[in-house]
Amino acid sequence: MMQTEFQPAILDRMFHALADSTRRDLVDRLSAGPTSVKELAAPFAMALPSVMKHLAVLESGGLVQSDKTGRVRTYRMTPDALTMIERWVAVRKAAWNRRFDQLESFLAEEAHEGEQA
Amino acid sequence: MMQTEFQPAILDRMFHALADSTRRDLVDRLSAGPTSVKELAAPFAMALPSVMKHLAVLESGGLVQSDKTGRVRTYRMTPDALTMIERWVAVRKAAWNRRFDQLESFLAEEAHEGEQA
DNA sequence: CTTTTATTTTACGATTTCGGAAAATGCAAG
DNA sequence: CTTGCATTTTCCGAAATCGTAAAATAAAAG
Repeated sequence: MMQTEFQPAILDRMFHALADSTRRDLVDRLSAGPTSVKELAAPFAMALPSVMKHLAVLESGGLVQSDKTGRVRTYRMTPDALTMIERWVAVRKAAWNRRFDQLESFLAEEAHEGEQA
Repeated sequence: MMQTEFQPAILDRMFHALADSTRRDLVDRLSAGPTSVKELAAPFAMALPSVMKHLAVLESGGLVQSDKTGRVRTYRMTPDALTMIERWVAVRKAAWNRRFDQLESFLAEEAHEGEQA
């Protein structure tokens, strides 16, 4: 039980977090090292509170983390956050290739039967 | 110019397509081979038109393709669709590791200066 | 203690998403 | 040519997104 639609929320939020170029840009920025909210917001045309919302989305997707010291909050990448997506993709590509292998052996068998007929 | 926010629409739609467990389930189903709309919809609790919308989202994200023969439309995976995401992730993980290497050599240099001081 | 500065909260629209019901198309059979 | 089946279209409503402005906090500095 609970295989689907229980933990999926995590992958949902993770993929959703990456489905926006502003947020992907933030990830790029953070891949270079921890950064404060103000610094993160500076390059963007949008208002700072808007950037904060994007950061919140990234954080709820587990892609980034943050901590506050004094009045400045610093964001950083979550170490192996992207590994979960990497694996999800790998499993599907494997399934795809498996299907290809099956097709291959099926055709091989067809050819074999053709010889005998 | 146009580095960001031009082609991004593709990644936006691709990630967005995967940010839903129903759609990820559809991808799993299609990874096993081409399937008609009716067959794809059967396992789900939701109405068929709703599943069709999900398929449309997957298709607009380039993850699946379809063609119609007679009155039945068959969906199939787009061959290397997931490769784009795989690469996006790989680049970010590489950036992350690069940062780590830099930190490493920085600390090494610090230690070296410490010896001379 | 008053003034910055950095972040956060609140309240709002415009738009998109997600799911559904019901009617409409279009091809296939009988 | 009437019926049945697969898909598609249209219209709806609830909820979530995305971005904004303006006010509220809260720590730092003068």
